[in-house]
Amino acid sequence: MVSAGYDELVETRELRYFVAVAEELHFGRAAQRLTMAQPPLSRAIQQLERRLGVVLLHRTARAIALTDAGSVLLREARTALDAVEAAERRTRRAAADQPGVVLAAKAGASRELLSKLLDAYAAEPGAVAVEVMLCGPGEPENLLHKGRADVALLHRPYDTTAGFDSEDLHTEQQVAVLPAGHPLANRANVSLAEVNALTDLPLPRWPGRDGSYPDGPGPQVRDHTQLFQLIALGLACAVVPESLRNQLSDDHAIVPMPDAPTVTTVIAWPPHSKSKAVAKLVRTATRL
Amino acid sequence: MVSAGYDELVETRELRYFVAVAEELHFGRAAQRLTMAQPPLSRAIQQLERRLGVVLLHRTARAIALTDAGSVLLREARTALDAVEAAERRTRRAAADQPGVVLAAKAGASRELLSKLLDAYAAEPGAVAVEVMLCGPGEPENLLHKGRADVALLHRPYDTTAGFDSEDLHTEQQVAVLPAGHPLANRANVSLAEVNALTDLPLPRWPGRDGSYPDGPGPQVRDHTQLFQLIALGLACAVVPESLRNQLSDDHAIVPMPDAPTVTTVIAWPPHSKSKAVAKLVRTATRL
DNA sequence: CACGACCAATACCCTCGCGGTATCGCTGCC
DNA sequence: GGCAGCGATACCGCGAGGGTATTGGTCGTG
Repeated sequence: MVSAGYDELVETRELRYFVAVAEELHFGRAAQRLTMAQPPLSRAIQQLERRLGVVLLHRTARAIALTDAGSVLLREARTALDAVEAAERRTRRAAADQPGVVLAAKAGASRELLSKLLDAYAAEPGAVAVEVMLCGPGEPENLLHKGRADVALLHRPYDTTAGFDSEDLHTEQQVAVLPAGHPLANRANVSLAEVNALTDLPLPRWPGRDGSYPDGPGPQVRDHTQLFQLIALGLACAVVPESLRNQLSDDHAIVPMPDAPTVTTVIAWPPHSKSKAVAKLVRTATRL
Repeated sequence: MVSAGYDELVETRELRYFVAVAEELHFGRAAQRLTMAQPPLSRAIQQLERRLGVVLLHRTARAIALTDAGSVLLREARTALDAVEAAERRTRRAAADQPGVVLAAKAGASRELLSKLLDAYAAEPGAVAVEVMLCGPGEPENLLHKGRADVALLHRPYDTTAGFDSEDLHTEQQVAVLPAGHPLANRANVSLAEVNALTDLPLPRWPGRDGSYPDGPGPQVRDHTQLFQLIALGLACAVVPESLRNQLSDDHAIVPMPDAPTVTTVIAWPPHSKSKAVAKLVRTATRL
């Protein structure tokens, strides 16, 4: 006999509807996002609750809120929908006649390592085309989950490798980046506490997974180019891996930070990947 | 703005249908398994292929076979369906008024560690009920993937922790288990090669993930009780972690195997688990 | 306190997607 | 050449799922 049957599972449509409602917390807006009318959406959610035998939303006629079970479903439904999307994408890519590999990496990070990796891999016998997908912070995990990428370069502890297979490639110290001429610029080293205490030079705010920025005093940044420009203008400071130093200019000063957590560059891929090309890329990376 | 929309995703129904066909390689039998007629199933698969723009099956009017893209989809669809099933189960369990934790472990393995863990956890303040789910080899990963369990005890390298978060708990040597009185029984130690060479005492065959047994000379076994009985009867030998020695009787002989791979017991849980109870259980386990 | 704005739920209708039965067409095998 | 096996096609009927109109309940507000 073969593997156990999947009977009477929830449909992806229902999960999509629920995610929309749970994110908007508003049937009308959710329906708009789904390009449908509000009543059928209300009914679909009710039906989902009936089928699961679980109350997912607290309705107060004025607003709705997630129940505990509802927030569990929100999280689980997102990963399930990601898995479905990944199945679709990977199948399409497997059928393409030119089976390249998509590598996701944050724009600006690990630039040198990335170029060395690409060169080394290209020199391997039987190497296939590698499409590099540069993206914002927090993105690569998502791309991997959704099957838009086959491998990714991540940076612990900034990124999370949970749910992937991975190999550590490189570990490095972090340094403070300050405007040239700043009082601290000539110090042999600074501590985390000192940098946090610089109210005149706030740390920047990076977008979260959902694209929104946390509250705080610092400027909003999307990538390191922006960040370094703001620092050069004397509007911010930052704590970054030291390998970024070759992207800096004379307007910047660098100070080692012995007590900042080290950053590890890892190469990660979805578990159970059977791609020979990914395996070879990983092997090449670990040998650098 | 919130996370990107999931537009026009494949429905779980279509994935279920495809998995059935891909596993049976026969539309008639697959339809039977799905309790439906064959024609709508054929059409559904055609429609899936059209929507994906990918040929999934080679049809030769006499038999069908998976294309490369088809086998990719088979693998990906299984994990996607597992994720959907997990979403459903975890949501239901989150809504239950008595939120226990389900711990999966292979029957007979790590018996002592398991009982110590349960005792230690039960003594913790705020401990919830732990339901232990004893299962066959290869099962625990599946139970975690499908949301039937919240944590599991696994044994590398027999089990794979790919796709989970995990903590190592204990590493041990393996030993050969032979019938008492066997020529090798009094040796100080034996090698893997020697055990493999015992044609009169074959190694047993364990069921694979799909429940079928590989070909070979050895007897088919489902658990360690069966196995040890067969060994006592002089019908087999085995290589097992040494912590199983207290489940043996006078009819068995144990010989250390220095060159067999060590076995590591790990506690594993689905990534991004937010269960406080699981976290506490893991913490308790690592402190044993 | 009454009126209006807002929002989810209900009522009702209609379309088309999905499943069922009957049949065809192809292929390999006695 | 005839038959058996299997997937594809043709056609039909039903009901799930979506649309419009409306209700009902709950806040703000003058």
